[in-house]
Parts: sequence; structure tokens; C-alpha cells
Amino acid sequence: MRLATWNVNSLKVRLPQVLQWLADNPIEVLCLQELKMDHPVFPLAEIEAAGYQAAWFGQKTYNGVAILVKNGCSLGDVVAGIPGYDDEQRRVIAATVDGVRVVCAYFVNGESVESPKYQYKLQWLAELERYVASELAVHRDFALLGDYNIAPEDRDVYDPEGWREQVLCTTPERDSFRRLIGMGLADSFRLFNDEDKQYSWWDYRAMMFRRNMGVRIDHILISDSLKARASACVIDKAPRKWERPSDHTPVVVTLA
DNA sequence: ATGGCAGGAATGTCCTGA
Repeated sequence: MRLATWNVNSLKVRLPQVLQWLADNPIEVLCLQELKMDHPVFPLAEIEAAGYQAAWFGQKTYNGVAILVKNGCSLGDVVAGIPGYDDEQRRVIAATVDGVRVVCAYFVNGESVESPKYQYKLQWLAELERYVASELAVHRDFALLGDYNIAPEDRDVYDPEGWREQVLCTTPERDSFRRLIGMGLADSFRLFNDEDKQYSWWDYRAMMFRRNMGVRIDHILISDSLKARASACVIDKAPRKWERPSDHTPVVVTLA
């Protein structure tokens, strides 16, 4: 079983790339973020024609998340949003796929530490931690995939000093990430790759991708039981090289 | 120090992203 996460920065624009990538990579579960698409206009027909089912939680202009599941896999128990947290922004959707509890999340960016959005980010992170803990209490096989908008360590950013205590890298954000790890989750990418300069997002400006000046902020955290099944986790940079790409590129984990 | 690129909403130019 392979699971992936990809912030597509508008599914309307990126749908052909998503379908191409799935044709090239016929994985079982693809979590998408930043659909930027009203819920009713989700392109279900095109996705079904490609052999996938979908659960989605759309919103006009901003946010929006979806889980695409290959036909033949079971898809059930869909929950949109964080239960018990009244949030106008549609950032989370969960589903159970072949017995694996999958949570797809588009974490808050936060803009800057001085912004009210940063306070929203910290509150949102606390609500997510509570949600993940409650899910782990009932699901042994659990994965949290998404755009975390957190670079966990200095080696996950191209210019650690320049990013010092900037949003994505602040101590409270990294503490939240570490608390998720402390719940018994593993950063699946780091199970297989200890290198620095491994990024999942590059700014569109200033040829940052060509210069490999990016940040690793898209992650797949997996429970102990899935860690035992994991055989690989890779960042697929290919779609970032395509015409009119998303600024994020997919991350894929392979489970036995 | 600033803006630079991209998408959406709208049709001016601003908001948001990271």
C-alpha cells in the first residue's frame, strides 16, 4: 500500500497534473491540500474515470482537502473537519482505507509571528494534537499526511539562520511537531533519509527550485504498527519540474 | 530593505500563500 500527500495549490489548475501523476504512480491513497475549490464543483467524474474514489471537503478560494482512494480499496468512516472544533476554514478530512485511519490536513500557515494568523495557527495545532491523540486511542494503524507548514529541524530549511524563529520554524510550531512524534508517530521520510537539503516546497520566485532553496514542510507521520510495515518514503520532485507546477511536490510512503 | 511568483475573485487591484 502506498500513501501520498500533495498540496496542489488549486485543484482546478492542477487536475491534469494530478491525473497524470496518478497514471505514472498508481498509488492507493492520495491526500490533497489547497483545493481552492467550492465543495460542489469537485471534479469527481474525472477522478472516478481515472479509477479512484474520493472524499473531499471543499471551500471557495481558500483551503480545501481531499482523499483519493484507488478502486478496490475500501473507503469508509469519512469525517470532515476536527470534531469538537468549530473552524470555518476547511483544512482536515479523515477516512479509513483498508483498515488504515488516514487523516489529511492542511495546517495553518500563520503568515508571521506578529500576525493574528499565528495565534490561530497555535490554537489550531492544539486542536489537531487533541484530535490525533483521540484517533490514536482507537486506531492502531494511523497516518497523518499533509502540508504541515512546519519545518521540523534546521536541516529541513535551506537557510536556517535566515529562518530562525520565523513562521514554519518557530519553537512553538516545532514543539507541536515534536509532541505529535511523542504520541508514538514517526516522520516516515526520516526513517529512510538522513540527508539535509531535502525539500518539499520551493518559492515560485527567484528560481528557488532550480537553486534547491526550499523547505521540507509536507510530511507523513505514521503509527508504530505502520512503521513496522514501511519500506520507503520519497519526495517526488518530478511534478515540480512540469509546466505551471504547484509550489509543493508529492511525498510518498510505501507500506507492506 | 523590498519584491520577486502564482491563484482566486473580479475586471481594480487586493488577499493569501510560505
